[in-house]
Amino acid sequence: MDKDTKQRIIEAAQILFWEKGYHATGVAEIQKRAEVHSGSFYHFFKSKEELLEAVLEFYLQLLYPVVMAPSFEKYDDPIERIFGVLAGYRTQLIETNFTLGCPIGKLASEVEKEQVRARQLINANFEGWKKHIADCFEEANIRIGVAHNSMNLANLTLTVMEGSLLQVLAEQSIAPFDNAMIPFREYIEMLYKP
Amino acid sequence: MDKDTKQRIIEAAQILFWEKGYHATGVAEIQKRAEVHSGSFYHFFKSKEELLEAVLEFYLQLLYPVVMAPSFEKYDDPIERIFGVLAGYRTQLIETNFTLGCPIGKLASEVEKEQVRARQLINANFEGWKKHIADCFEEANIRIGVAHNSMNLANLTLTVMEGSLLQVLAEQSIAPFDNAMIPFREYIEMLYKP
DNA sequence: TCCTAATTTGAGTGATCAATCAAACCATAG
DNA sequence: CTATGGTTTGATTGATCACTCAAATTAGGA
Repeated sequence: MDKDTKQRIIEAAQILFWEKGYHATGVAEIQKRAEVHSGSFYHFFKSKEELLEAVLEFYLQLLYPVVMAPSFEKYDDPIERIFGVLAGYRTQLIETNFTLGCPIGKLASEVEKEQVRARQLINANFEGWKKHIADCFEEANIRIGVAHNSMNLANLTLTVMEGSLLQVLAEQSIAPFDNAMIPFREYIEMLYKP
Repeated sequence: MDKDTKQRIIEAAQILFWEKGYHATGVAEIQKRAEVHSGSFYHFFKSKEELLEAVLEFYLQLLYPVVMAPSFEKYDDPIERIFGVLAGYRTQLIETNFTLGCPIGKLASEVEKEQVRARQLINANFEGWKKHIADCFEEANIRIGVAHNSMNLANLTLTVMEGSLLQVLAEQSIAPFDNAMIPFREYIEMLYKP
């Protein structure tokens, strides 16, 4: 067997939740994709919600190596690193013909108040993302010799990214992303390239 | 009867889709809230999806009078009008204890590619929203005597708004909204209050 | 008044939902 | 070898899903 059954289920759910969302994905569909029968599924997860939590924990593991590392290795300049991360989402959208945006954002819009643990994990993902981006702004502060609020800027960066992806997926066009990026980039460069 | 049966169904669906989303809301639940039986429901709407489209058309009607007008009547300054609209969403979040964000954004994240008409209507709502905000930036351009790209700025405004709401609902705290607003407002004031 | 068409009633359709369960299977330890 | 416990099979559960339909009711025009 190439992978643990449990991990196979997690990765099947990961892609299906990403493509179609949590509610629109049936447990039977996950089982089929993971090549697992019902009893085996419920041997590892006591509910669909518990699987969702496992998926979100897995995303937390992937945050740095998959989302951040490619850009951080490519660029040294911290501001370029940030825009490199954003460019990664852009590439993903183009390559999948506007199907795959931010998996965490997708799940965030579907998770209800009562799903406490899932919401905590979504926040942990967002906070982790913002922390890495804030570190970039902080490093840029040091290099340029300024003192902008790195956490607020990281918060704005995530906000712009999530807001853009929402519109891109709705419009099935990259324009909202690019058009939002123009003034956003202008603002950031105004702060860091004086 | 206080209202048309059809309109009663639309308004029941409107609030339920807003609170719980499209997939999480059952047709039976809509019927119950609208005090309508199943046959009556399907007399007016041939499917749940057709109802969704009617709801989105209704939102298009409400866009100016409900979303824009309150702020436009309160303020004369076009930039204040924009932040007044954003403040409206903020108030809504606070008053509903972080349950009701942007109904269009909520639906946008759930509608699939195949639901062509629904997606068109979501885009029409977004485009209408951006047009009103772009008009404000355009008016500000004239008053201040500058020539910033009003459509790109309106696009960024919607982006920041939608991205903020996503985080607010996930975190169940107004902080992401306020923290994103700080640098966003700083940027806009940098452009228009020289 | 009667006719017609729009509307409403409410039981009922099959499909799919998440979840359960006993039995079988298999790997490992003693 | 046997015993044990983790794992898998796959049929099956009741609930809920969106949706249908014939019959009853209502409303409006001739």
